[in-house]
Amino acid sequence: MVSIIMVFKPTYQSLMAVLEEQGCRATAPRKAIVGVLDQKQGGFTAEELCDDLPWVGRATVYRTIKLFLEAGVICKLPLLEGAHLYLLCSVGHHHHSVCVECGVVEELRVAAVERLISAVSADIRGRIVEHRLELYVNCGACPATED
Amino acid sequence: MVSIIMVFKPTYQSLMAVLEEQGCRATAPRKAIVGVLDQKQGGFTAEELCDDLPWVGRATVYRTIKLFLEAGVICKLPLLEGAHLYLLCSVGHHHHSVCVECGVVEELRVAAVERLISAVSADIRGRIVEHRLELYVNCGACPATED
DNA sequence: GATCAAGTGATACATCCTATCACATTGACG
DNA sequence: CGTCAATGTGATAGGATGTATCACTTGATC
Repeated sequence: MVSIIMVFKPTYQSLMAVLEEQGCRATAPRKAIVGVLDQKQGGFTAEELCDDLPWVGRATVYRTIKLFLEAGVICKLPLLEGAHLYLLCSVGHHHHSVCVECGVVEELRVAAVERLISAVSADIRGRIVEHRLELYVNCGACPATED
Repeated sequence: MVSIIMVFKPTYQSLMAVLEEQGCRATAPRKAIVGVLDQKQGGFTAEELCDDLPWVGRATVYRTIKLFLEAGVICKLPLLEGAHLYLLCSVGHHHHSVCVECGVVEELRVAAVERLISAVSADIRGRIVEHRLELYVNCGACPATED
């Protein structure tokens, strides 16, 4: 039996707190970006963010994304096509499932993956320092059908 | 217990055969590229290939890589840093381990992964159409130490 | 409000890859 | 072997995504 735990996404308040912890100022562009991120529950591209906030410079958008990436609050998820998505995520290790139709992403914690990794670890040369698992799914109930 | 099977890489002949199957001509640039690929057992970047064959245009290098990608003889492996590596690989589904120090890639077939995926499959909404697992390792015996 | 480091936007640039297009090559056919 | 159309090619421009630079602006602190 596999246990999957959905994890809650950070809120506006917690994101601003992350910035403060990093010793960053609460500037208007950052507040605006955090505001938009707070809405995006499914993942977003940098370009999307730029389009949503045309008055914020591209450089600032990328800088802010990078900030959150380094803080571990955002993940960079490679898609099958080679493009990639940014995702608000809880802190800690986890994996993702991505719907190949509608692009909806879910964050998973599958304990069995970690067990698998340790099992494999015993069989290969060297030490596993990191791993990545992504599931590409067809969620079946996606709005893509009525798009 | 986890079983890991190393899989053999395609040869010059089999790569040329792939081209023929696709209805492609055996041109000098393609033969040269296949010749270099035949040597590269560890994975390569497009830039590397361009450097190895300066008399072949970049466009042709990328076109040929794309050809083999579509034929399923080459995989595109995203690295931790965001860059990515191309790899000759056997046809069929498999995973990779990448040494984060020396970049050496090994192709793995881990039956347990497939079992894990089917177990997870039962627990999530929708159908899993594809999955990706990569292990980032420190192989311990890599030439990076004596580089 | 004055100060000044932190942050910003415009812009140029880097990287990796694709599109375009005039020209070259291949290989099938005679 | 020579012809010829389709395929393939290289140079170059351009797209997508992200980073570096730098003069200017802003926020937090006094």
